Amino acid sequence: MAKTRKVTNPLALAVLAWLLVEPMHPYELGRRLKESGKDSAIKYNRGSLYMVVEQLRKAGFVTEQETLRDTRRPERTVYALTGEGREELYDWLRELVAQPRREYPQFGVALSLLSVLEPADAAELLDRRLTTLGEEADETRATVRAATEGGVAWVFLIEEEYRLALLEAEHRFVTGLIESLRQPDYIRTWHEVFGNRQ
Amino acid sequence: MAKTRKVTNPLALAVLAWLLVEPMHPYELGRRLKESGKDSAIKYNRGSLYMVVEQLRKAGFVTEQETLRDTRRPERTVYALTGEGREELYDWLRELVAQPRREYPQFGVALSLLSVLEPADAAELLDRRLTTLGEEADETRATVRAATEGGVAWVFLIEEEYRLALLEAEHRFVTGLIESLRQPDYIRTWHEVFGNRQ
DNA sequence: GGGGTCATGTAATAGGTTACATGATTCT
DNA sequence: AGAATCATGTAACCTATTACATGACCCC
Repeated sequence: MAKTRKVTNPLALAVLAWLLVEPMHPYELGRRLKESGKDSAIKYNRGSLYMVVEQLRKAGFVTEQETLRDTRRPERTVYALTGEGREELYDWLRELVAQPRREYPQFGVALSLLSVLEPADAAELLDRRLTTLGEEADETRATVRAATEGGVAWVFLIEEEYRLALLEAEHRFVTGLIESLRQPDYIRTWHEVFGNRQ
Repeated sequence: MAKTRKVTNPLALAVLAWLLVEPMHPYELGRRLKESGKDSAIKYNRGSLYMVVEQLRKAGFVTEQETLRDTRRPERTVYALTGEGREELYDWLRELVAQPRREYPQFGVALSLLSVLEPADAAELLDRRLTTLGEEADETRATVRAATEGGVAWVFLIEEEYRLALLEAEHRFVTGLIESLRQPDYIRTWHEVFGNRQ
């Protein structure tokens, strides 16, 4: 089901969603994405934006509506959502909500190779991570608070709440992990088995 | 600091780590990655493997050690870790452990656009997600249990424990979210504001 | 009125995935 | 012996990121 999508970059989903509101040109899409803060959940960069818009056009999900050649600014092409684009938006979004996709977080990679590091070293590095995780959680809470006080409804902030939940979970996990790495048993065994390699 | 790395694909980190054990050819690397189950934490596919090995060679982190032309099998090139490769392995791994990187999970994208969906629909889709999340958590627990009973040390399973911690956190988060979506207040407001679009 | 930076887009390059190819082994 | 599968690698094709280009506006 996911395999049959003609465009897979998540940025394209955001484009479809914004075009649901009204037709606009790519640069404007990018501007709104940043202004609304959604670029913290969606990896955004201008080059990719023009690319996905072109992909969406080829796939028939958007159409060129008009090209403004108002002499003052570079020529801008305005795109509009098509019927198929609307369908794709709902279908894709509903799939993403209902079905967890397997992800490969970088920290998972690091953990899967953690036995390479000397236990004391690993524990100290994880301590540093804890500090940063705490700071990021604080920043996220501050963002949410500021937005809420500015009148933004909670539904437009759930991705931040989600991020916070993950940060907190990771914090707890790392705290426990550090403790395990400091068990004398593990330290001794590690030096017996891998010590020669360091 | 991360920007200066010559190779960035995490698969390359795993390659460096395995070559620390002994020199081997790419196919063998792939086989061990799968056998050890580390391919659940690291996105692995054969094409990418040959690509990153070549990148590592160009960067001077590995060298061609010999080419076996034992007539029975396709020609295989054995690669060995260089001094620089060893340095890079430790440096990269330590960075990954100590510093959280910003990630863009697909579910975050979906959440950032959740207001597009009708509340009742969204809640029902999230219910389905809960079921799958529970199943995945169960599978992960089973994997860990089986491996532990088979004598695998906990340190080789931490990435699974991490995955489990994230799955559980997401489960709790989604449970709460469903409740919020079912508040009459939200349902009414949504229909007032977005109802015309559906 | 020249130096930054905003607005907008295109082109060049690098990265990653899928598809293809081919000899060896094993199975029935 | 032919079919299926394993072992191994290369090539073609997409995707994504970076770098480049260019006119307008803004500020002392």
